[in-house]
Amino acid sequence: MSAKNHSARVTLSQIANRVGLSSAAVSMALRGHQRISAATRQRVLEEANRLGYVYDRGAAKLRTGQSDTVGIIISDIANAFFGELVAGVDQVIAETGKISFLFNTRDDVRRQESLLIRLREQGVDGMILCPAPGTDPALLERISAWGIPTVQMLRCISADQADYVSADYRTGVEALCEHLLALGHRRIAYLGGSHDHSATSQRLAGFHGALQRHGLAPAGVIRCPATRQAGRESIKTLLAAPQPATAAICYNDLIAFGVLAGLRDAGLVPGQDFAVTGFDDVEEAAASWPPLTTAATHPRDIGQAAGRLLLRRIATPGAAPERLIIPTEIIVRSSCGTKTGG
Amino acid sequence: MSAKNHSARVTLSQIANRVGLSSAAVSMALRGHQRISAATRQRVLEEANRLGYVYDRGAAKLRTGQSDTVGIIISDIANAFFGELVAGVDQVIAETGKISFLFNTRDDVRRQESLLIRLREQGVDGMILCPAPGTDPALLERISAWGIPTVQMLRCISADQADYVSADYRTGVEALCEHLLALGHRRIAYLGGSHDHSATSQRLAGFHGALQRHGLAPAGVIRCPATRQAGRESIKTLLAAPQPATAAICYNDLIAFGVLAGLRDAGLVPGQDFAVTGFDDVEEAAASWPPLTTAATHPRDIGQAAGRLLLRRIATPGAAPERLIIPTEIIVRSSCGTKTGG
DNA sequence: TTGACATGCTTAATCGTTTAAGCATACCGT
DNA sequence: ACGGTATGCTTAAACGATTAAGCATGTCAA
Repeated sequence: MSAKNHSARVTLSQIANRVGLSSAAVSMALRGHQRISAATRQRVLEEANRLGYVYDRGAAKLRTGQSDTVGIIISDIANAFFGELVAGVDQVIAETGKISFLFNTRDDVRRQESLLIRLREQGVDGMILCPAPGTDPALLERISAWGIPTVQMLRCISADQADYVSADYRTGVEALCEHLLALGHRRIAYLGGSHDHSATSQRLAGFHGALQRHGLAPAGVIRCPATRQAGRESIKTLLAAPQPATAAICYNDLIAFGVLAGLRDAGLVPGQDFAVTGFDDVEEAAASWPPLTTAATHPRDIGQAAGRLLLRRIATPGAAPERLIIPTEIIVRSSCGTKTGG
Repeated sequence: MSAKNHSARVTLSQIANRVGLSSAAVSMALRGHQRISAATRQRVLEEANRLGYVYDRGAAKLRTGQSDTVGIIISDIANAFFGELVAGVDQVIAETGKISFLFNTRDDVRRQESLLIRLREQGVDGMILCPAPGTDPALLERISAWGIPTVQMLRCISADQADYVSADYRTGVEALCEHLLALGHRRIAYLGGSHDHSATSQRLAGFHGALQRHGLAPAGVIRCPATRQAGRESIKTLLAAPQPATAAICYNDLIAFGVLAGLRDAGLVPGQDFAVTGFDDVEEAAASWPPLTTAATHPRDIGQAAGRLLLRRIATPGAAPERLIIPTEIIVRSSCGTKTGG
């Protein structure tokens, strides 16, 4: 029987018995069906309260096929950036009475896979996915065959097969590059982002594009994990070159912070002897030493857009995939110093 | 009918029809019941695969009363500390075939309330709760009346009414205090933690306790939000005092980072002119400038402990509440410099 | 030969909610 | 007075999985 907590549950029929109605009428009353009189509804509500009725979403879902539930699968909770992102999604989703379940793949494809399967079994109404690096390119087809509305966020496996929302990484990096060029730098390196996904390749495209327009070659490209520690070490490699760079575009703020530390390790003064840019504009960027010049990727806006796109997709599953690129904004602080002699 | 995705779903009966069995037999076969012959099980598994069967957990939960689902409610996803914490919980929970849903209150009691209600409706098997400040002290009684096994994590409303896992904030702060005292500091201030909850009061208790043992009075106590920015501003207030402190114990690493920046703003050299300690030992603590002396609160261990406690509670709901305090570990770096003349 | 027991299934009920279809009763216009 | 329609419910059948109880067989020992 395993009726442990079963026995405790108050059901529609119990309310129905006490107010002398059918359970169907009670269901309608609670949901505000117009065929139920106001007086009856009132009695039902009171009795429901008295008995401590709790809506059983599982049972409802079994009947209706709707769970009012969406899954958000992100790659790294610990990244402060995702906090705002998720808040944005939540905000939009919650307005519709749905709730969002959050999951963390830690950039592990196997974990991602088991989460996806589990979410399918749970019967979520939709998913927002920030795919882990190494994700099978056929994943979107598989998910689409499952019939679960899905939007890709920040990273994209394929923008032709599902909705996609992201920051404008390419243009952001281009703008940072132009900033460095305007300050007189001619030997600029790119640092970080060891995983291969759209968010990495777009940044690199921006970097190479900007340099090419000025007829310059990169002063080094180092791929490393997106961590402070990796940044701290990578900058040393960069400085050891025969003609070292004078500036570095970093994959994100975290790496840039590491670079700042690494420069100090090497006895250099960041922002004076060497220019550094980040990406994301996390809170710390304003308080670091020196304060970091970076590109703000408005995570809350991205989250909201993803939420709205998902709701639209749930409403009209057949529509053509949409692609939404949220602009970034350059924040100039002092980690690049002021005009130098090149 | 709303049979949108309904029509697509493969059910036990469909498998049963194709292999010439009852749906009951198929259910048993899939679950490995010993009364089903190996040959039959094999046929069932193959047909399930062929049809693309997906287990419907909602339906199963309705029948069994078990959802194999637990909720983790934390106060701030964006805090890097919680990433590890959640990973620890996940690890332990996943081993039992359960899955953990993550939710973020953003320290908002109203949001916490609606999440709790929603989780109850979902029928989770248990919850791990990091209560938002201002939580109604009667909440645990209410949850206990609901019959949902719950463990408190990091913050506790009452350790008598539910399991509780936390870092040893009190002893950690005491040890940091002793460290400063040993370095010769006599005017020590405490900085931060504007919310009132157990994790705040325990730290303050440690601070006051250590000073008292040495016959000293605090050189100031400032309560501010646990952010970099607040730390940066608060240190200025502290320095403006007639006999300013020479060292500050900060609520957490974030505030300490702000303090480092604030000291530089004031033209002081942190670690030399003024000593600073943090709490948590987030990744950044090793890479900040100067590297931060702090107390490591092993978040993964805490998460694992919370997960195990929850599993135990689910297994034996009646047992007496347990309280588990995970020791911290002082990490000495250079933000307190070396022995000064006090 | 018979009773006991194991094996391998089936039958039928159940979890709690929703909803199409049906059924009284009241009311209204003509 | 009578057909038509609105009102306010009830009946009954789902949704998909689980499980106690039952029912044929087959096997084996006494």
